[in-house]
Amino acid sequence: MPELPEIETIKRILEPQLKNRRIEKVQINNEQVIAYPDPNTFRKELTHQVIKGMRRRGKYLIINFVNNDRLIVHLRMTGQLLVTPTDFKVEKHTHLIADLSSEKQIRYIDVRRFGRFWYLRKDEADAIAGLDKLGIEPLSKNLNGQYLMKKAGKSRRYVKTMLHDQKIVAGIGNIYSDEILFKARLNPQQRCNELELKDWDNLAQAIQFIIKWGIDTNKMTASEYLKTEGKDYRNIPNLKVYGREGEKCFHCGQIIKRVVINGRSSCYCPSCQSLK
DNA sequence: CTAGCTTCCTGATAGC
DNA sequence: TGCTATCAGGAAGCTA
Repeated sequence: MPELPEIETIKRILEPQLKNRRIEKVQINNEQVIAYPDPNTFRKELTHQVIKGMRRRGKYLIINFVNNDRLIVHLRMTGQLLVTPTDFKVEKHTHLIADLSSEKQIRYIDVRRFGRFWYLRKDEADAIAGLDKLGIEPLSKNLNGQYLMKKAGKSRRYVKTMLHDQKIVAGIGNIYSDEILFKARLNPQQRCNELELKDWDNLAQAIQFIIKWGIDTNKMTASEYLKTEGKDYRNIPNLKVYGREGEKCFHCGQIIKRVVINGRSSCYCPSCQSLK
């Protein structure tokens, strides 16, 4: 559920709390969330690392250490990464706790356990975590109509599905893809090979607008984030089409429709987003 | 190679 | 009330 704007929000909230902190102890409650290396090595390597900084790439969070090793996290559907006081209530689905210098802890909570951690030493490749496969960042200046057309212009897949392809543009999920298509006035079931360069230009601009908007409207403080335990950082109240089936389009008043595209529910305005 | 389907999981909710 | 079915949707892995 967290998509790029939410991950960016989490990064901005957590980085100041983690910077220069040392990991004193690592407790793994559920080995399933450790993707690489084996849990025992993971725990040993992570213990005593000093955090240099944090960054985001697509929907991944990357914690960099002073020795240039790094910890990579993907929250997938329901992962919550928190920095808590040591005495903070331990949630049922807490799979990892790392004690920090300063009476604080990093906690990983994940109801559905789809999220994953990778610990990579400085000589180990990003490819282990799949980071090498990611396409460009949506806010990169390299994102334009030409780029999208080159990557997907000959494909018959639905434009909605293409937006979810992390190899093309990294960080878009099911919520923001609906919002992007509404902004671009494109039907989610439009085939990529039916679009012209001007449509691709339009879509590229919509991606940048919506992702920027998502980051801007997602602002919250560290204490708000902790209070909601990282569950409520979604933009739901501000969304224009996602989850609004049966309600009126804010633009034209038509009733918002919902279709299932490759197993993903997609809301759109049939009038504003008619097929070409 | 591409594109679509299945799988991993639990909790919330709908329907009977 | 309590049971079962359905849905949520990121991305790897599989299939045609």
